[in-house]
Amino acid sequence: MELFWHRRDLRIADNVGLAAAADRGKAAGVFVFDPDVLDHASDVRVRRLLDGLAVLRDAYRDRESDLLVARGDPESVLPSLADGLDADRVVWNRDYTGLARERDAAVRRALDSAGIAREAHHDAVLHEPGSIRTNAGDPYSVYTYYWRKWTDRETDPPAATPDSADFLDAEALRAAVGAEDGASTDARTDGGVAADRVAVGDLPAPGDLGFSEADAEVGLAGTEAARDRLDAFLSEAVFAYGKDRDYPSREATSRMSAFLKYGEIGVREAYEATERAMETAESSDRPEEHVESIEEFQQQLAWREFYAQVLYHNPEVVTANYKTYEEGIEWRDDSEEIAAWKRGETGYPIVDAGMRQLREEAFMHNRVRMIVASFLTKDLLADWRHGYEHFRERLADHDTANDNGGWQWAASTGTDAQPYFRIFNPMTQGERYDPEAAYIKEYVPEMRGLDADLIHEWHELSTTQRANAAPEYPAPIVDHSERREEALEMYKRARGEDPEE
DNA sequence: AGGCTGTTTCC
DNA sequence: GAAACAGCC
Repeated sequence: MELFWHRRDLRIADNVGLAAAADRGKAAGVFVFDPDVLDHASDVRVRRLLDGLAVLRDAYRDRESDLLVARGDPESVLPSLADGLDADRVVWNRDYTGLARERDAAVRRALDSAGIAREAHHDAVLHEPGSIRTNAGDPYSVYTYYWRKWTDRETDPPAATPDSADFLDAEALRAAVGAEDGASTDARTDGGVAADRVAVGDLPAPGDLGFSEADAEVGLAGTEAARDRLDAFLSEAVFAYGKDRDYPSREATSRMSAFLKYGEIGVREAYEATERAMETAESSDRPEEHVESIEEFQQQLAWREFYAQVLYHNPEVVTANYKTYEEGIEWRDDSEEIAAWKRGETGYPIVDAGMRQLREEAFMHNRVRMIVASFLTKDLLADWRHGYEHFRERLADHDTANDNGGWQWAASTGTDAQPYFRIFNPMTQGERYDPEAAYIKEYVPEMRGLDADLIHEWHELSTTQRANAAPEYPAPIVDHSERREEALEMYKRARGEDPEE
């Protein structure tokens, strides 16, 4: 039999490694709660992970098998589990972040010295890091060129979905790992998975892992929810995606990010669905912009893979600037301003709406992510790492490569051919992308009774006007045009130029 | 995946 | 006087 190690691929369908394992013999699936990974987790992401694992576990149960749940260092858990199961091989799908690669190297060494075969598969992206390069053989650092090659390339079809016959049944799993029969999963109160044993289908509660219950709604988890969401999106909303995606109140985006982050849907399956939608649009009387709209959505999948390969080739950017400045950037890093940003109390309505959406829903619309990131780095002149850390804490869909790429882009330290243009005007952005202030009013209740015009002019109202309009909502904590000038000077100094010139 | 400023154009 | 545009950072 073969032991398949689930990591960021909480699904049975379109799972390349699992399909390969099941193709050769009976497979068993395991998830390992790794203390080194949990060190970087948060309440909302543990909640979201456990939700995804519960659905995965049920998918195994539907196939008369179950999900093995272990806790400990994978390099010690996996060899002993593989030995206990008498597994022929341990199989997994590659993960491209630096931490994951170090962990996987340690697991490879441990399995090799235990004499257990292992196999890693290309699954998480359509086009693996390293496979798309410039004609000179270098990795791409400019998205537009990367996209051209990405979209021209042939893609693999979805991997086969194993069925009951492909899995070791639940009884055999219990016998092999010595778990007591009928171990209950949901009503368990005795501390969850013990460190010294492997449970069969028995998932811990957040408290068992050292986390608190999430204070945000994390959204639905699992393959079926992902497919429902994608089908609904591709059947109608995607045709307006190009036109509407930047307007946060229109809910025009796919909301697939968390499903993709946890691998509850395979990227081949998702991409194939977009290709089918494209064919349908072309063969019906859809206008040209509807077809182009689908391609714009495909571009989002390409951005995900672009940043995955940036991180793969530059693992140090998790903590270091991608673009180095001669003199280094002297961030202002005012802790009270950063705290106001996190609370959603900056006095810039679109910024505060986004930060409050993040707190309530563990999600933020992507246009607003860019606005709040520009505000933190260019208006508060705070180091992007403060923002990245906060997103990592609060976003259910947090993905190291995507979030790091996005933050460094916003901070002018990332992969951007024109980094010095990226200072957003938070009022202009609010006016342009939330003209009716519908998004703002949804998340900033203090402003619900106000005219949109008044909301977009908040920064230039008098104290009296503000007190009359929305007494509970703060005045702007900084002056955008002053801070804009300061930001330009800060970057000039960082480049070693005289800010007076 | 922009914004600012000065200038021209259009009511 | 607003809106569109160009040039520039």
